[in-house]
Amino acid sequence: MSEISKIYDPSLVENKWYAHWLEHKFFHSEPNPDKKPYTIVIPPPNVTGVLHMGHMLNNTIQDVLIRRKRMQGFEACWVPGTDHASIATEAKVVAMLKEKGINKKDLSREDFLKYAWEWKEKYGGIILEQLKKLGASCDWDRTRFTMEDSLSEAVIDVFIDLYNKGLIYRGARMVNWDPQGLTAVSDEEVIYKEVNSKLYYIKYIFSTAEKAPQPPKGVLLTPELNATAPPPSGVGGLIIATTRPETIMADVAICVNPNDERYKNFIGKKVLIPIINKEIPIIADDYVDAEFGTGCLKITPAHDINDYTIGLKHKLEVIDILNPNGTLNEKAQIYVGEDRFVVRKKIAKELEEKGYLIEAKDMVNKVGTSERTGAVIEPRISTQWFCSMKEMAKPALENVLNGNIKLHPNKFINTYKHWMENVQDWCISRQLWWGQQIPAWYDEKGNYVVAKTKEEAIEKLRIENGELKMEDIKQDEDVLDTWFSSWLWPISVFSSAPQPPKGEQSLPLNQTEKMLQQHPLRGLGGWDSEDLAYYYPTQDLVTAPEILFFWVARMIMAGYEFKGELPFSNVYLTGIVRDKQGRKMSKSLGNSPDPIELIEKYSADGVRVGMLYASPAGNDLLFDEKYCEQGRNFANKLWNAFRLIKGWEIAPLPLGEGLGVGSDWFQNKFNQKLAEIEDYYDKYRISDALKSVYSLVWDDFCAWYLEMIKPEFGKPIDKTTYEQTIIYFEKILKIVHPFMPFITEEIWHEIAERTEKDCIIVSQYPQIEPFNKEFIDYGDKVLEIISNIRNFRSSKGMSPKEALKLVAKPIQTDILIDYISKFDAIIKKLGNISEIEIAKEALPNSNFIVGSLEFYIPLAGKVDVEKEKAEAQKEIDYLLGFLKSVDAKLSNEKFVANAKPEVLANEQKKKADAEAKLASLQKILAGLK
RNA sequence: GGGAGCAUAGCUCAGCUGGUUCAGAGCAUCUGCCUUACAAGCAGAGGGUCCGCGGUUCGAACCCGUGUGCUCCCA
Repeated sequence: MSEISKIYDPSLVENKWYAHWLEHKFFHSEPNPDKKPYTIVIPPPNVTGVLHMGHMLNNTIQDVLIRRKRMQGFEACWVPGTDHASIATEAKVVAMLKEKGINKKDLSREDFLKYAWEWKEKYGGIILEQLKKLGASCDWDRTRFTMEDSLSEAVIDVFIDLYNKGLIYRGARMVNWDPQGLTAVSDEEVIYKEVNSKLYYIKYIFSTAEKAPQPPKGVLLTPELNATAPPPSGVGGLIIATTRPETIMADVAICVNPNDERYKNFIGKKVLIPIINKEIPIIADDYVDAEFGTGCLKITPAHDINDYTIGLKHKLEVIDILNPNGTLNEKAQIYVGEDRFVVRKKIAKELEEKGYLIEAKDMVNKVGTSERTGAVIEPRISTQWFCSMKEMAKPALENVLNGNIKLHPNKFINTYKHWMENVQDWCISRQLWWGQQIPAWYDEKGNYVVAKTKEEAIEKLRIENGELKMEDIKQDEDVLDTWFSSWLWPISVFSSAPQPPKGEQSLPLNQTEKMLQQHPLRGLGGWDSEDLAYYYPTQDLVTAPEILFFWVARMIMAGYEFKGELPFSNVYLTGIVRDKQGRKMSKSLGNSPDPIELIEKYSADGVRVGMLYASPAGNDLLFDEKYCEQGRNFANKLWNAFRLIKGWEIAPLPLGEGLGVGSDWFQNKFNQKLAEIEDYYDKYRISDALKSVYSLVWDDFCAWYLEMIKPEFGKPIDKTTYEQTIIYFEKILKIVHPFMPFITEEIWHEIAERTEKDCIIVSQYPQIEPFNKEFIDYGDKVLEIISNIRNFRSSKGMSPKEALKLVAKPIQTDILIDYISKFDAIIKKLGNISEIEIAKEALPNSNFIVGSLEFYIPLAGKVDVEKEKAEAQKEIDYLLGFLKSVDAKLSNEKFVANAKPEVLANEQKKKADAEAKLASLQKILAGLK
């Protein structure tokens, strides 16, 4: 035995088995009509990403699910891959070029993409390599990337299809503009932050063309509204409150609430914008909150989403005074070319100097910032492509509400429903180069068509203009939102379009064009591959609640829109990994451990167990390295069970006396626990399943079963018990395997002679067999007796080596007495009991009670009478109190009338048991005098 | 401002349809053990106003109302 280390060393094991699994293609899946498919598509991590704790959790769960199903005989397929992450990747490439002294502006699109592909080949997908360290059993042969040819083709086809259906349109819309990234970002990519700012009160004087109007009689304006303050001296005006004085040049109206008595008489009159003296009307709209600020709202449609809406309603002009980079343009007339925040300070000063600024109050408001660049978002009117969501949202909502697609935990249905009922159209264009270029083509006049190729486009455009030449048309500069690729993921990863040969992905060609050269027009019909037919719909999706709408909802929409079917049946939403203090783990806080270092320290098995142990279903996970330590310890426990069993010498002995009952007990216990574990899996309570596995291994198998059957040191074990133990141990290893793939594979090969292909990863998962609940329950009571014996010894300060005699006496009829004789040898062995006597007479004393039996351990002399009396009295007091509460129930007419019969019967039994125990204890107490 | 969720042991959480001697698990803490598989271990122990208040009920950790505190989503 001594040649096996006392401490399990994962470093020698993990890489070895991962390579072995790969070599034998155990992760690889092909459509197999004899098996049911079980499919998971990975939430594609960003190509620029590195593994963080969230990925660890998420991918551990996926691996647990896929490994179990593989062992259960499903054709298990876990498809890995990455997405191209337009904004993040382009930002990285731009930064990389900058370091080389290259400015993106100086590059052609083609050259830029060449650099981008080079970057992707070199650095992209590190995360997939890291997943291998975790033990992820992905089918790496199926690794996909959202910008590879066939997936890009799917994106373009879908765009064209939706355009033809009228679900994609081009429109001027208010978008969230990132002035640093120079792109529009979606609502979900805007993070609102509280900032300290100022609310500026600015006076707009009445136009000279107007006679200053007066409020109705009896209505008093606030003093400052009396507009007497010079300069411009003596001129009346209205005072507005704004946080953005730099946008006043873009104002097109002043708006008041029509019910606001103070301003009723002003509606329809005109005022002048300070400094530039432009005349604008005073209009009325319910939107205005009379309580906020002064009750007068300046309307700046180009720079505020609400103002934009009001502008549309009142058919007001839109004046955009900002350049894409956030500086003022010539429409502003003043401060042209200066940044908006610089202008804010300068204009406030100028307004003050000229007497227009009445007051500047400090306030806290929320400002949108870009998730990607951190820049303050500018609401901006721009021409973008939109995807209409309302129709697609209908089946996506319906099929979640009716349970065709289940969310785990289902509390997320509320959020989902809320989103889907208030769904907004999706802005799908991004002002970037890295991504699928929008297949829209423009002639010189700005007419456009949507077409898959330039040739097709020119044909369409020539219907209007027969003279058009190839060089006269231009493709839309923008690319599609990355989610517009990801939403097709469960479909597109199974498309049959050929993948480019390895190493060719870095071709410097425009990807869309290159793709089109290679493939004939295939349309959506390209999605009829054998793989797609077999694997789609997939079964389970595991992802973070943060992208429930971004990604999950859209995949569901795409599933119904393009396949007429759901993309997956279950969505498991993991918690967010936080640190001990509950803060979300992030790079900027530096509170996240390096997952790879954790794996090196605690083993992949240990970290996997640690992550799952700490992650209750649907709750966030407060990560602590302690959990990984617990996982590592668990691996060591399993290892030592292996050492023990491996070390036994087998002899052709008869079955150990009475020990067969231990085997029966474990057999039953195992099946009961397995049923519990499987039930947890069915409910997607993975953490609870692990906890049951943990206690099955540690408590039931190691602490009880192995101790029951363990031969005395140096003695051999009988063959039957040994063989049975190996069967149990192998079953246990299989159940542990999804959680701890490496150590279980290692022991699997060490515990018995096996061929290279006979691996636990492809072994058959245990089936639940019937179990005898009575046997388990009474067996557990026997274990309770043993615990009581140990406790007795411990409380008396006696050594476990000192053998004791045990006397049992039934208080009432209890079949536990039969189990005591069945487990006789086990009680003697684990309790170190020399003799068990069933007393007929009343006991001289009682040391503990289990079930309806009382137990006495006679000690030669040395009984602390006072202590025994106190203990007996304590027990009597408790029973009296207990009896009182039971009697209260039973003497309550309403209880007797209303309670279910089994509840009533139970109460009566409780009463009878308690009374008998009480009588016995009182007798003992009397005897102690 | 609108919506959702949570509150149980020092920590993280179970606790199903209200009723089992029902207040539980793991970790942490404490006590005793280097007992030949495992000190990364073994044998034990202590620890709770089930957030407060009110109600429904024969009976409430569980159902209803309300207050407080925290979290998330939307505006």
